[in-house]
Formats: sequence, C-alpha cells, structure tokens
Amino acid sequence: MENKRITDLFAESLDQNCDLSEKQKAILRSSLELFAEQGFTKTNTSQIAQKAGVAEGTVYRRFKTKDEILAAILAPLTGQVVNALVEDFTQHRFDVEYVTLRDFLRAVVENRMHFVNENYKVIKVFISQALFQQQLVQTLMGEFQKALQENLFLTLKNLKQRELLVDWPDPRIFQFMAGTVVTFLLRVLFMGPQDVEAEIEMTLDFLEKGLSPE
Amino acid sequence: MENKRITDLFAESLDQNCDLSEKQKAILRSSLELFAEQGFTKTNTSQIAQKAGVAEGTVYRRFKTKDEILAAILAPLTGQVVNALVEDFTQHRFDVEYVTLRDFLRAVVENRMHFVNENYKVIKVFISQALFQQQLVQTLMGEFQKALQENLFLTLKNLKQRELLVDWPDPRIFQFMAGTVVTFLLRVLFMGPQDVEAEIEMTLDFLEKGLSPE
Amino acid sequence: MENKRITDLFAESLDQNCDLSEKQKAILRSSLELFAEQGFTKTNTSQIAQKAGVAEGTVYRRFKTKDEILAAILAPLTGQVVNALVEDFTQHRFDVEYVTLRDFLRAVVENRMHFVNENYKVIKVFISQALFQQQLVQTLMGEFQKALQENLFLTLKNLKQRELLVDWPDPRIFQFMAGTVVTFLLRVLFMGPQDVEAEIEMTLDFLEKGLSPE
Amino acid sequence: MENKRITDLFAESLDQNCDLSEKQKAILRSSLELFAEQGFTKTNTSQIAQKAGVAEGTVYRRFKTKDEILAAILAPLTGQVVNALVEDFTQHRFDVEYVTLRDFLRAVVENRMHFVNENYKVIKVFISQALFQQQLVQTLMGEFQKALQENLFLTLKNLKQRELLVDWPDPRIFQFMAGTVVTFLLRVLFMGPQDVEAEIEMTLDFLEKGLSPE
DNA sequence: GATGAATGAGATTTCATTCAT
DNA sequence: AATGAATGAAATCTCATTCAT
Repeated sequence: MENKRITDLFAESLDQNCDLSEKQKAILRSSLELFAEQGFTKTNTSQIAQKAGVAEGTVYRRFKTKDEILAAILAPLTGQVVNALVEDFTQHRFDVEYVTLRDFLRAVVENRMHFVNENYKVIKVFISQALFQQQLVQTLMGEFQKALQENLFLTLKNLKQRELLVDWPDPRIFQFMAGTVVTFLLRVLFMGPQDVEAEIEMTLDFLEKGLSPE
Repeated sequence: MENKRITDLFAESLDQNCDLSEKQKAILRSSLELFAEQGFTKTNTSQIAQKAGVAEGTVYRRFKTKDEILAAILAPLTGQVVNALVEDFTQHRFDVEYVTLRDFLRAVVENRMHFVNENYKVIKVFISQALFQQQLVQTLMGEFQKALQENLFLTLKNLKQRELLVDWPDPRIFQFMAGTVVTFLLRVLFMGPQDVEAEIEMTLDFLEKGLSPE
Repeated sequence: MENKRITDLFAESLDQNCDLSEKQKAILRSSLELFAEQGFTKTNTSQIAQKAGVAEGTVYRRFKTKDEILAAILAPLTGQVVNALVEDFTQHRFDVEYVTLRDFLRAVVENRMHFVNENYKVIKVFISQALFQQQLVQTLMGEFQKALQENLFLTLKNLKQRELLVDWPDPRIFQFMAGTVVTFLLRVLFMGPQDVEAEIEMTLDFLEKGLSPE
Repeated sequence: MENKRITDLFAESLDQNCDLSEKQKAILRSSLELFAEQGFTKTNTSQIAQKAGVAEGTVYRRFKTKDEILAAILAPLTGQVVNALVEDFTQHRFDVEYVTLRDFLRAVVENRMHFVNENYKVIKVFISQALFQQQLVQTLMGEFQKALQENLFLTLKNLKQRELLVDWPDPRIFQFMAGTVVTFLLRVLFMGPQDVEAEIEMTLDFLEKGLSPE
C-alpha cells in the first residue's frame, strides 16, 4: 500500500470542505507550503497573499489572525497524520498475520520511513510548533497513544504469544522501533530525503537481533 | 566510572568564558531561558533585557544583533560540545579498556542521556533553528563526523577486534546507539527532563542484544 | 391636554417612510442601536449587517456609504422633528389659549421631556457627530430658529400681552425653558431614560416662578 | 479670580511629571489638541507623531495603544477639572459671605461660564468620550457629587438659613443653576465662545427671580 | 434585489537597532 | 560601560466599499 502525502491529503480535504472559498483554500495551501519552507515566523502575510494570488485583506477576511491560519492548517492535519499511521496498522493487523518478526518489522518500519521521506516538510512544521506549544504535543501524544494501544500493541501481543518477539513491555519495544525511525527522520529533516532501500535491511538486521526472543 | 564530565554545558561554557562580564552572562542565560520557552522569534530584546536586569542598550554593547546572541548561545554546542564529546571518548579509550560491550554502551549512552537532560534547552533552541536553516546543521555535522572518526570509531574497531561487538559498519552501529539516545531526547524535548536511571538498563539490554557479535 | 403627539420620532419616521423596504428599516434600526451604544466610528458595517440580519452588500444597496446611513438616521431630527415641534406649537396656539403660564410651560416642557426620553438615542448620535462637525449644527439651528420665530415666539407674545409672562426678550425666555429640558437631556444621555412625572412639577415651580411677570 | 485653562493646567502638570520624557509630553500635548480639534477617532497616530515632531514608533514606546494615550490624557484631567470647580467654591465659602443671592449666583455662574468659554475644546473631548463610556461618566459624577456636597451645598444651606434662597432641595437648586450654564455650554460647544458679559445679567435676573424665597 | 467574498488603502502595532546622555 | 528613549521599517490587522454570482 502506498502512503499518501499529507499535503495531498490536506489538499483533498480542502477540496471537500465547502466551508471555504477557492481563495481561502489557496491561502491555506500557500501558507502550508511557506511554513514548511521557511517556518511560521519567517513567513509574513504578504508572502501568503502573494503566493495565493489574493489581496492581503483577503487573508484576514476568513482568518482573524496569522495564528488562526496556522491553527486552521494544523488542526485537520493532526487528525490526518495520526489516522494515516493508525489505519495502516489496522489493515495489517486484520489482513495479514506476520510469518516472521522481520516481516512485521519491515512492514512497520519501512512504511514509516517512506512516510517520513514523503512528509518531512509538514513534519517540520509540526515539530517547530510542538517545541513551544505543549498543547499541540498533548493532542498528538494523546491520539498517538490511543492509536498504539488499539493497533501496534495488539500485534505485539500476538507476536509474543507466538514466541516471535522478546517478552518486554510494549512501550519499550515500540520505543526501540521508533528509535530507528526517528534517527532516520532526523537525517531526513536536516539533510533531505534519504534512500529507504539502502537503509532498511540493515535496520531490520539490528531490530530483529535486538527484539528476537532470548 | 567517570560519567560526570559532561554536565551543564551552557553553564560551564559561560563560566569558562572570561570574556563575558556578569551582565553579559546574565543576558545569555536569560536569552536561553526565553528562547527555549517561547522560541527565538517570539522573544524580543526588551524581554531579554528585562529578564537579565539590564537596559536594552546594554544588550547591544556586546552583541551587535539579536542573531549574535543566538550564535553565542549555540556556540558551545558547535564548538565545545563536540570537543567535550571527543575528549570523553578519548579519555575512555586511553584510560580504560572496556571489559564488556555493555560497559562500553553504558559509558557512552548513559553519558549522553545525562548530557541531553542537562542541556535540553540549548538543544531545543538549536533544533528549532536548524529546522529551517540547513547551514547550522552543516557545521555541526562536519565537526561531529570528524570527531566520530577519530574517537568513537577507533573504540568500535577495538571492540570488534576483541569480538565484543558485531561486525557491522561503524556508522551503522553509531546510528543504532544514537537512535536510543535520540528517542530519549525527544521525550526530554517535549516533556522535560527524564529519569536516566529508570531507562538506562533496559536500553542497554536492547543495545547489547542487538549489537553483540553473532 | 394632548401631549402624546411627539412620541418615538425614529420609529414613526421609519414607519412613514414607504420608500424603505423592511430590510432597509432593519438596517437603520440596527445602526441606530449600535451607533448609540458604541459610537459611529466604532461601529463597522459588518456589525450593522449582522444585527440587521442581512448581508453586508445589502447595506450598500440602498445606502451608498456608511455616512449615508448616518444621514438617514439623523434626517428625521433635522426634518420631521422641527416640523413636529412646529406643528405642536401651532396646534396649541390656535386651538387652545393657555389659561395660565403654568399650563403653557407644562405643555411645552413635559412634551419635550417625553420627546427626549423616547428619542435620546438619535439625539445622542446627533450630538456625538455634531461635536466635531459644525455643519450638522448649522442646518438644525437654522430650521429651528425659523420654527421658533413662527410658533413659540407668537405664543410668548400672546402670553406677554395677557400679562401672564415676564416681559423679557423671546430668545431669552426660550433659553431658560430650554435650560431645564437640556439638563433633563443630559441626565438621560448619560444615565438612560428618566421619570418625567417625578421631575415635571418641580421644574414647573421653578420656571413659573422665574418667568412670571413682576 | 481668573480661571486657568485646563490645557494650561495640563501642560503644567506634564512639566512637573518627571515620569515622561520631553517627547512623550509632546505626544500628549499634541494628542489633546488633535482630539479636541477633530475628535479621538478621526485622529490617527501618524498625525499625532507628526504634530509632536516624533517618529510614529515613539508614540507606541510609552503608550501601548492609541486608547492608552487617551486614558493618559483624561485620567489626570478628570481630577483637574473637578478640582478646578471645587477649589473655587471652597475659596468663596471661607473668604466671603455672600451679601445677596445675586452675588452668590453671579460668583458661581459667571465663573462657570468663563470656564466653559475657555475650556470648551477639552470639554468636547470629555463629552464625546463620556457619551459611550459609562465608566468615565461614573468617575466624573462621583467626584462631582462629592465636591458639591462639600462645597456648593454648604453655601446653599447658609443662604437658606439667612432666608436669601428658596427652601427647595439642594440638588434641585443646583439643577436649575446648572441648566443655565449647560445651555450656555451647548451654545459654546456648537457655535464657539460666547460673550459672557452680554449673557450674565439676564441669566442672573432669571435665576434670582426663580430662586428667591417666596 | 440580495449575497458575501474580495479588495486595497490605510490604520495600528511591533521591535531590532541606534544614539545621546 | 551603561542607559533607555527614540527610531523607522516592516509587520499585522481593519474595514468601507466593490463586484461577480
């Protein structure tokens, strides 16, 4: 299954949103791009207006402040990002029973790496905001936690029962898996997209070794 | 084992810098607090002056621009830190020969976790800036890479020769070790300092398992 | 005595104006409310539209500018009111011959107090505008002066002839009568509608005393 | 005794205020003039800056908003205006015992008329604000009420005891006196300064007649 | 006629930086 | 060295008015 880009999902969700006029959608699209490119604070409303091809006043007609633009972008995205991650696990859980630990790890990690590769610009916006906005962190954490409980952790239990996975606490196992993805994310964030294929096998070697039952 | 060498990087670097008057140090301390709390752009120079207990003009006596304050804060990270990291490994490498892989991992990882815990504010500011400023990363990466080559990688070679470590490429091994620290860092960044002792043994279990020779 | 002739000036003038659609009347009503509450400049057209339950564009269908709304609100004051005042005196002069000075004063003053009570919002808007716009005053003063000459002053003459009124110049007498009403007006403007009945007798005591012939 | 202009009193109080820099004083002086000339809402900060001979940013250094400028002007003035009125009565009460009612009325009314004549521009600013700001009304009313109790009403009592004044409630008597001044004020507000000498005797005739004991 | 999104001119406000004291 | 008022360029924001539907 192919991951959709968050930006594409965002564009789609904008298209379906009859609440917003075409110009207002253009404003949000342009804002997201500029925020991802330069960061929120370095982007000013005249840039947004220009990129969206509207007058500066138009920006403020629908969105009372610049912060409200950001909120209008992030609010639907938090849902979408978490959902994108969740849906995926859900599908795997019900459709496939992983034959080996490596199969499982591959499915999860490879998928995340692609996701990171394709969405790092949006992720940047999230991280830059989350660094100074606990509330955003709370929201993300909350949704994420719930998603993990209902998806990944169920699969982990199954793998442990089948003695394909070391018997450590779920959060711990998740943390180690996440560690490899996060390292990958950092490289992507700071150096641009990386070659997943070149990374994945070695990463799986490590995780498989570290997470196999004794 | 001497793990205390890397402690509060920023405070130390201030103390050692005899160049700076007390007021100038106060300015940097206040700036770091504010930058870490609100971000660089949302912090204005009058806030800095007020928190430091100096006049706004005084800020500009030593630091020609607001960016220069930022640079002065991040300087230890790009300068001394890499040196501190290097020194550390250097000492361990020459003074002690690690008896077990776990000893080695513990020395490196525990140390880094403490470092993260004690310097997360500088790191936070650095990351928030680096997200939209590749140049910052370049400098750090360059020095870091060099330091790794000349220090950690030599130790890895030694461990491999003694068959205490899996025979994978050095950068790969480093990456997995880094992964665990980075995950720890994320938690610290978004949720404040964490309990190293509570984490370290489980992390070592995982790394030891994943990095032992076949 | 028929004192009810001058009642709610603005409402009446709206009702009589068949030129205006229901929506247009709603616009004027809402505007008056808002102007009286917040002032003209602090009221924006979107508030008016919202309060009137119409679209912002609709406001501009009938009224070419925001100032034109104001003019439409103040129109009755400069047009009909003066007429109403005139008519009033006219009737009294020809229909009734006041038996006592007090009767005359009561008719005039009580009537004006009710008028003030019921139309203080329009008056408030008028005054707030007139304070920094002499032109507004000119128009009203002109018409008022003429109306006085042709009505009140004739009655005064009659009363003087019958030795019911002190023999002072008409404008002077008018000014003293007006003074009591203006004081009443001030209280209404700043503290909302007042109780006419509670005031009138004492006011008449004073005026009667001050304006009786020697 | 000569009334001092409020603007002069204001200028003096500014001079004594070491809190404010010269430019900041200039800003307040210019603001008051412009507000008196054009009204608050029609005055923009660039006009203020220009008239004060400062940069627009300077306006906002001390005063966070335009409203704060207005507040900075009105706050000290409310005190001064009321004090100007109060002090006056105080002096008369202790120094002079009025020989006749007319003497008393003359002292009070003539004084007020001159005050109105000289300060109508500032009064305009007060009224225009008070119309839409109950709080300002409250403050003024409160201080005024207190001042009346402690000054005018004492003199009224004395006059009544000496049977020089009709035995009506104090507020009522004040209201009638005020009525004549307010009427005068209205003419001044809307038509500019009036000739006090030409008015005063006739006004006194009326008041004396209306307020003499039976 | 009615709508409400769009406009753009202009107002308010911010703030890094300078500079006279 | 230290101060803090002053600056002005640029940002955010407001709103009367227009206009396509």
